[in-house]
Amino acid sequence: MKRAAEGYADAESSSKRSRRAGDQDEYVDVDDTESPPDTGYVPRGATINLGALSRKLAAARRNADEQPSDSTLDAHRRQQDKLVSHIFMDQDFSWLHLKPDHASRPLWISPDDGHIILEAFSPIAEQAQDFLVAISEPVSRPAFIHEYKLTPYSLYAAVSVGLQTEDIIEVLNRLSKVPVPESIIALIRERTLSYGKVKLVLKHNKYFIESSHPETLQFLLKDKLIREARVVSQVADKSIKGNTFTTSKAPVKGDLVNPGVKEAEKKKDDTKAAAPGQPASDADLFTSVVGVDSDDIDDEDDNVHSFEIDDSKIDDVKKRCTELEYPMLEEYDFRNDTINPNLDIDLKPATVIRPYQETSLSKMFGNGRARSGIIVLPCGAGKTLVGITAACTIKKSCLILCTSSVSVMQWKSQFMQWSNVTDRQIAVFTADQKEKFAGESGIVISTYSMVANTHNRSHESKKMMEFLTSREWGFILLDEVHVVPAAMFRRVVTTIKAHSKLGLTATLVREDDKISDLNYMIGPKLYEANWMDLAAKGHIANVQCAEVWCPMTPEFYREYLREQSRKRMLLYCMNPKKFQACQFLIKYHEDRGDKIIVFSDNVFALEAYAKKLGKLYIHGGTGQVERMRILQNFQHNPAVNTIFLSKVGDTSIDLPEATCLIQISSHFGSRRQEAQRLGRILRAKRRNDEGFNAFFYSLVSKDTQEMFYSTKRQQFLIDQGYSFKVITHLDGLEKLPDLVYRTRDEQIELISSVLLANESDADLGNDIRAGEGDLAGTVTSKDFGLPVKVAAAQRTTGSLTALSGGQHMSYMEQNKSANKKLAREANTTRNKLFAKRDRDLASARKEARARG
DNA sequence: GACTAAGTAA
DNA sequence: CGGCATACTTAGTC
Repeated sequence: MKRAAEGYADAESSSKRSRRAGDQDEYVDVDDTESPPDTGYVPRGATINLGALSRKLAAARRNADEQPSDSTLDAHRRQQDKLVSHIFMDQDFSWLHLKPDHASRPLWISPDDGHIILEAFSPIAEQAQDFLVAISEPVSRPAFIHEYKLTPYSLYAAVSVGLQTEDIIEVLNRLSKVPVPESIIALIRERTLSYGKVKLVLKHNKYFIESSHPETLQFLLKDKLIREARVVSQVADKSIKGNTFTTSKAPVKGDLVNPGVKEAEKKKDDTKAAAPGQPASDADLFTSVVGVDSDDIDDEDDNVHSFEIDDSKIDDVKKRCTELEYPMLEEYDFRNDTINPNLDIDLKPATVIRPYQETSLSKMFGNGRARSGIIVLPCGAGKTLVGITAACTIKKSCLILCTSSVSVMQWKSQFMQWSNVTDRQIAVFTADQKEKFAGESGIVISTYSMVANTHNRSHESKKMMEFLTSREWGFILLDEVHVVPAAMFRRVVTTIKAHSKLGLTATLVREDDKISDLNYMIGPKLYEANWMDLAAKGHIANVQCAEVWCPMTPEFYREYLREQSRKRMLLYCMNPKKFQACQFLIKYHEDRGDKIIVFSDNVFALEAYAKKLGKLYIHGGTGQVERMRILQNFQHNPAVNTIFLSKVGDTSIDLPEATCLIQISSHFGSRRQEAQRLGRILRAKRRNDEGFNAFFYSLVSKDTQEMFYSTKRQQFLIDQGYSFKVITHLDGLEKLPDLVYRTRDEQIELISSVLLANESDADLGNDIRAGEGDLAGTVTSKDFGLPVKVAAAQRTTGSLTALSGGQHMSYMEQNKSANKKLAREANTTRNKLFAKRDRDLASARKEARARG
C-alpha cells in the first residue's frame, strides 16, 4: 500500500498544487504538511523532513533532465534510490511518469506485479470500480484505497464477458495516473488473445473440444494428457459442425461494464441481454468498451473442428488447457438449443430484482448466452434470487446442489415463492425424499453428498443417479460453491453433464490452495459485490466490528503457559475476564433491545458459558425438535434475546434475524467462518435508514494464540472494507451487579474445573485405549468425541474435591504431569493406529476413485 | 430413532 | 512450517 498511501496524499493536496501544474509530471509530491506516507518502514517516533526530501528530489530531477540521456528513466531511478528508496524499498515507483492531469485520474498500476490501486474517493471511482471488477480480482477494498490485481484468470474472465484486449488497455490507460507500463500491456495481450479460441461443448451427452482454428486443436493434441483423453469415434471428427449450441458467430454485445444502466427498464425483462441501457453522462469514458463492434472477435469461418473428450477426464483436460493458456470457453446458447426441451418457468411479476443482482446476471447473460462462472454476493444479499432468475432465464432442465438438506428445502420454497414453477416441475433428491419431476424437463434440488457419493448407494439412489447422469442438463447451479474443490464434491462437476454452470458463494476463500481450481472447474468469477457498497445502499446492514481484548487472569495465564496447545485453547476460552466481558456485552445489548447470538467453536466452553449465564444453546448434539423450539423462542419470545450457538450456526441453520453477534472462541484462522458469521447479522437491515448498526464482537484473550488467529480471521472482512475497533476496557463492567467470577476463589474454582475436565478426559481416554489397544480396527475418530461427554459428569465430582482451591491445584498439577505423560504415550500408540487406518482409508479411496 | 461410515472445514 | 485436533454434516442400515 505504499503507492496507495502516496497517491492518497497526492490527491488530497491536488488543489494546492494546481498553481504549478506546469511541471506536474516531473514533480513527486511529498509535502511536509502531510503525515509520512507509511510508517511501516519508519521507526516509530522518527521524524522525516519530507520537505527537505522533496526539495532534494526536485533538484535531482532537474539535474537529470539537464543531461540528456537515453536512459532518463534509469537516471531517475538511480537518483531516487538514494533519496526515498530506503523508505519504500522495492515498492518505490516514484520514477513512473505522472500524467499532467493525473489528479483527476483514479488509478495507479504497478509495473511489477499487475497490482492496481484505486482511489475510492475519486468522483469516477464507482465506474472505475465496475471496470476493475471486470478485469481484475479485488484484493482489498477498505474505505479510501482499493487494491486490485490483474491475474490470468481475471483477464480470461474479462474477455469472457466480452471485453476486448485493446479496450482493456485503452480504458486502463485513461484511468491511470501513469501510462500503463509495457509489462502490463504485454501481460494483457498475452493472456487475452488466446482466450475463446477453444470451446467446450456438450452434444448428445458427450463433451467435445471445438475450435475454428485447426492448428489450435493440433497444438492441444500434442499434449499427452489431452491426447489420451480423446475419444476416437467412428464418426469422423470433422463432420461435427454447425449443430453445436455454441455457435461460431460472434456474440452480440450487451451492456457489460456500463454502470449507468437504467434498472427499471429491465426489471420485467428476464432476458438480461436485451436492454442496451444508456450510459450516464460521466460514464463516457467507458463507451468505447460498451459499444464495441463485435466483428473482430474471431476471423472464424464456419468450419468448426472438434474432437471428443472422455467425460471422466474432463476435469484434467480443462485444467491442462488452462495451463497451456488456452482456457476453454464454456457458453450455452440456450435460446437456440432445440434439442433439449424447454422448461416453462418464469419469475412472478411481483418479483423485484435489485440493481446489483441485475449487474451480476448481466455478466452471466451479457451476450445472450449463458456463461459458466461464479457470482460472489454477501450473505443476505439475495443469492438465491440470482440463482432463480438465472434458471428462469435459461428455461431448461436445471439441477441445484446445496451443502445440506435444510438448504435444499429453502431453495425449493424460494423457488415456489419467486417463480411460477409448479409442484410437478420441481423435485427434491435427498436421503429421505427421492422425487423425479413429471415432465420431460424440470428442476431437481439435491445435496453435494447425494450426488457425489459413489458407493453404498441404496437402490433408489442408484436409480435416481442414473436419471441425473443420463440426461443433459441445461443448467447446474452450485450453491456454496467454495466447497466444490473438496476431493469428493468436485466430482459432481464431471459426473453431471450440464451446458452451463453457475456457482454462488458469499466467501470465495478457502484456507487451502484449492480455490483457484474453481477457475477451470466452473469458470471465472463473473461478479463480486463490494460489501461496503451494498451496506451503503441499504441492501445489507451496517456493521460495527470490534475486537475485545480480555486480559488473562494470572492463574489462567500461568496454566496457559504450562499447557500443551490443545488444552491452551480451553484455557483462553474459559478466561474469566472473557466470561465477564461476554456477560457485560449481552446485558448491554439486551438493554438496547438487540437480539444476540453468541458463537463458540468449543462445545465445552459453549455449554459452560450458556449455563453460567442462563441462556439457551444449540450445538450439533441438539435434536432437531429442540433446535426449532429454541429458535422459535429466540424469534418470538421477548424474554429470550440471546442464544448460544456452536459451529452449527455457521451453516445450515436458518437463523432468525439478530442484530448483535459475539464470538467467544474464534479458533483457527478461518476467514470464511468469520465472514459467514458476520453474514448472520447482515440481514438485519430494517432500521438501516435510521443510521442503525449491527454489532460484531470478537472476544480475544490477550497475549495468547488467539490474537494471531483473530487477526488472520479478520482478513477477509478487512479486505471487504470492514474495520475492527479494539476495545481494551469495557466501561461499567466492574459495576455490573451480578458479575460472574468476580472473586479470585470463583476464578480458581473455574480453572480447576477446566483442568479437571481435561484431565479426566485424558484419563478416560487412556483407559479406553488401554482396554481396547489391540483392537486396532475398532478405534475410530468417534472415540475422541466420546470421553468428553463422560467427562462432564466426572468434572462435577472433580470440582467438588477441588473446591478449596490452591492446595488441590498443586496436587492436581503433579498428577497432571504424570497424566500428561500417559496421555502422550497413549497418543503415540493411538496415532500409530490411526496412521495405519488412515493409510488404508487413503488407498481404499484411491482405488474407489480409480474405479469411478 | 440409534447407530455407523464417510465426508467437510481447518 | 505443516499437520493436526474438533465439530458437524449426510446417507444408509438396522
